Amino acid sequence: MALTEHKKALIEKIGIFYEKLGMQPAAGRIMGLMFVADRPELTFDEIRETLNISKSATSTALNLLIETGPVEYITFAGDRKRYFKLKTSNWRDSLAQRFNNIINFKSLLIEVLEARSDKATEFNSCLTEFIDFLEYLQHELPLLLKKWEESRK
Amino acid sequence: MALTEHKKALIEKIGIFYEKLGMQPAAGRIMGLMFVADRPELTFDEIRETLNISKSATSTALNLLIETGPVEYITFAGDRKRYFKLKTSNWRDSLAQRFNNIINFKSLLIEVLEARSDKATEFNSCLTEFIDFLEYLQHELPLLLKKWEESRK
DNA sequence: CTTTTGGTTCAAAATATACAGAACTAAAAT
DNA sequence: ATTTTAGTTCTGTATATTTTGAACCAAAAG
Repeated sequence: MALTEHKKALIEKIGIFYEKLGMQPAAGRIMGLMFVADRPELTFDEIRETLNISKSATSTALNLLIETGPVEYITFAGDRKRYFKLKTSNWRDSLAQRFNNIINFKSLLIEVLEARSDKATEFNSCLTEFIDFLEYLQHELPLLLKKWEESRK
Repeated sequence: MALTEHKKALIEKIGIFYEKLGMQPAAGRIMGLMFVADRPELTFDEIRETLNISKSATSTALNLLIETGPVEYITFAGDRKRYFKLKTSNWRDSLAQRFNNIINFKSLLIEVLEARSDKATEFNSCLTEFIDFLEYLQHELPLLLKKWEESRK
């Protein structure tokens, strides 16, 4: 696939973004490619060739992306190839997961608070405050999504 | 420092949480220790001995934690030691930073949208929708914190 | 002025991760 | 029946990360 320099650069930037989320570079670049590719469904070999990665790396990365959620594939009768595509519609879920990662720290903080002596009042009240806000977020974030959905009808 | 098995386990769990955020294991464990330690200020050697890490690893990790924000140290006149402690009060900032990481993806998505042909209508409208919600979040999240602050007065 | 304390810095070892290349497989095409 | 396609899986290697240990340093203590 022919890509402009600009798109290649975007792929790298998106790749780095996903690397920072703990993804391997190749998988991050695949995400990048899927975002910028004009056709939304790409074959194994298109991905491999465009990104210059080996078959094995392509295979491993695609399967990882499928397992962890952001990618799926579709097939067509009489065509053995898989057509890989972003589950773009999935952004609600992936966002929710990222927020949950943040909010889940709450349970560790609660364990901490239970395990701590209550000598360090200042510290403990800071902890309580933090836990409290995470609790609030846990409740309010889903409402925020609903409010947004409402607002755009 | 003598720690119960339970606290040791908590340190590891907190360590893993921070590892997932891209921190090195030793630094993550230091965070864990600082959360569970009864005394909120710990010396270099207390940290080193309790966690069984080398001086160099301790030094590097502590400096990293200081640079990136979550830790600070205080000193006392006539005492050469530094007393390292969590900037617990800092949770607002660190939360804000984590939310910004999520929201900043918006700028990449905007670049993507500009670079894309408008053939893939479905895909593009999904992108637009996502960008839109990130925009909404960017505006609403700070308000959520304010609302929470109000509610607890 | 020598030793101790509270670290820092550097080189090297240990470990973990990511990737390539080759061998393999099952289904389809020739 | 052989070849091609569309991958998968299994080493091995390259690379990056993390940690240690040892040397070093400046300030304070003896």
